[in-house]
Amino acid sequence: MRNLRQGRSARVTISDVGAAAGVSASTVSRVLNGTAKVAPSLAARVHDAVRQLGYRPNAAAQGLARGEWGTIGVLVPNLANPYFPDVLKAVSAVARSHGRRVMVMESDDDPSIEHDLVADLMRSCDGVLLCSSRLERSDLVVLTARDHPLVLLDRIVPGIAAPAVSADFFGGMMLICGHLAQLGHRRVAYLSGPEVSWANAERIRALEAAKAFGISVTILPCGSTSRAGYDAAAEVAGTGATALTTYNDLVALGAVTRMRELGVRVPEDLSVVGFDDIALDHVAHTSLTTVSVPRGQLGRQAAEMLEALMTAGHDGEPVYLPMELHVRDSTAPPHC
Amino acid sequence: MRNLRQGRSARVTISDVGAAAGVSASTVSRVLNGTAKVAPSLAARVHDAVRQLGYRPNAAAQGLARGEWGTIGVLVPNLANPYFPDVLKAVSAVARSHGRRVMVMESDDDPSIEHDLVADLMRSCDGVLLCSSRLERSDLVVLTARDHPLVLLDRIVPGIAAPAVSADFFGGMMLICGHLAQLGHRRVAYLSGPEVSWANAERIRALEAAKAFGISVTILPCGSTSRAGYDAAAEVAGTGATALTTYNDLVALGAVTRMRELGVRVPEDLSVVGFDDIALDHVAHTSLTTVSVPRGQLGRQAAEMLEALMTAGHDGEPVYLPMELHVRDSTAPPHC
DNA sequence: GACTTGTGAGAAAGCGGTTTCAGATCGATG
DNA sequence: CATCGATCTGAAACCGCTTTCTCACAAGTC
Repeated sequence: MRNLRQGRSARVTISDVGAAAGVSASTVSRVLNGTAKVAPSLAARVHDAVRQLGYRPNAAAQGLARGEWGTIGVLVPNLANPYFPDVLKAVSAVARSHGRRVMVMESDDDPSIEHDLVADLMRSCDGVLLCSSRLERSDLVVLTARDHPLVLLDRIVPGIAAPAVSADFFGGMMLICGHLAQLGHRRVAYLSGPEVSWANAERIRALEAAKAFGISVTILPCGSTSRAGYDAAAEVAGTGATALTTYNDLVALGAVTRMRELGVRVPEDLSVVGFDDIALDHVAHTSLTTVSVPRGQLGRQAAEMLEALMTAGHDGEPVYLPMELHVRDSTAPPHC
Repeated sequence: MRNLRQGRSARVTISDVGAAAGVSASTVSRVLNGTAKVAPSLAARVHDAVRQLGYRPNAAAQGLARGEWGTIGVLVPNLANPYFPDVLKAVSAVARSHGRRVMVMESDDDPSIEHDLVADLMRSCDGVLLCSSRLERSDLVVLTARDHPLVLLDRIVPGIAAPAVSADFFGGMMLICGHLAQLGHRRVAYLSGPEVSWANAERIRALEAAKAFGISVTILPCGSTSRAGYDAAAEVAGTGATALTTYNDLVALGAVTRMRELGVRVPEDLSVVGFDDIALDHVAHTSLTTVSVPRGQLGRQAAEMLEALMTAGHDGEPVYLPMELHVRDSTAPPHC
């Protein structure tokens, strides 16, 4: 009943090609994969047959026989954040250059399904790249214990046997604090990202270290979207802060919007700093002071690490990519 | 040499589970899939063994045996356009509800690799969803001839044997023209999207039909990104247009940015209209007049069409989803 | 001319599951 | 008590491809 869509019956297999070309299936395989020398005349016959029959190898069968899928999987929390497309493009490029496809999955910011998604990816990919995941450490331990090639991107977990590449969030936030301190800010608020996020914890760690600059910080729960920034911004007034730092640019932009509505001028009344430097070229209302990491390089490096892990089992130290400060129009010395 | 990563050797198979539970592999399969009644005691033993050994079925083997992958593939031109994440979320939700994973691929706006990407997806997915593709018609004919379940999203091609769902771009642009005409605009410029894009052609078709409203249109080549809009916007002045329509919101926002820099006020000196209503909540500098289609519904409907196609082979008429006009702050009557 | 070598191609054995088919067990029935 | 039927389980075939193993044949040596 199922598969009546002629599907199975009409599907042309490698034996069909062999029959048509008057050779065995093995020979067809050899020709197609170039794994052994075959007489040029046979090869030509095979290629003709392939063309005529429109043969396309079955990926599952190949995967099964070869023991690999030719695919890497990437899990991202949210495709709507412009951060990830940039990373993905780089990852895809690397993967393609190694003859692999990329399978992208999104958890829609829901850590509770991430475990399953990763498990799924592991079942059908040669390796997986986990982006900025909010998975609990315990889940991560379980997953890495499967000893399936896995690379963490933008998350570094001590004691986890998986290579990792990350932007140096701590360093990035330190740059921001240094900038603010230099401008003369003393009281700073932080619109915090997702609670369980390591990336967020790193930022907070830096904010605490920034006490050395004479800065005191108030942390306000927020989130990772512009909507969250917009909503949480109203709380900032109560803190007496002269500068606002945020989990990312989206949050910052949302906050600026709200501030405007509240009659708070940026940067005159309040300096606002973003994070990530997502390219909203010519779209965003504000030219944000922010920090950036080369996302292309980040993705590329992670993908290459994964590739190395899959082929050689090489497994190096976590890599931190330095962030860079971009001073633009949303920060200024505190007035009064 | 390869696979020394204990990989193959250590991988636990269904027979291992059977051995551990003291039953045959067939029984394990039946227990796991619930395809037949098995004695509860055996079932329990099997489940225990699965847990203890950490067994996970091999996706390729299942795919091969069952004749299906449990996966649908989606090709989008560019993940950086916020339009697609919205669609993807809906598609994922539908797919998950049918027990399928979603594999996303991006062509990075390069039509020349789309053919290969689709072919790849077909080899490893039960069905594929082609979003707003710029594939040439001839490529599309070849691909659909493979009679592999395929649904077109945001592209309708007469004579192609593939179901399709699309926003009614023609109708959307008509709404825009009606709005502009009503405001009193007579000369309109259009920042055109990708040349080969059907979606773009539909918009242009509507612009031409809008002559009936007494509107004359100048078409300027542009593209689909804010950067393109920014770059092309300078040309608008030469056309004498009092209103500017665009391929999408990103282009429109880019154009507005440029206009500001050129000292052209929006909407006083020039009305600008977007397309798509992408949710850049609290981020964009301008509240654009634009048209929208419910992207969630679009994705959902396409995914369900694909599902129907895969299971039943049902194959209906192309579906057009109506667009809606949102009049906001970027349009006004022409002055002078 | 018999004996290695070397080369190219076919047969067959997996890869790890699912599913058909046939057999075993057991209770119920005439 | 023998038979029938219903239920559950295992053996084996199969999904489509890769790869090893084996063999046939041709060329090269003494």
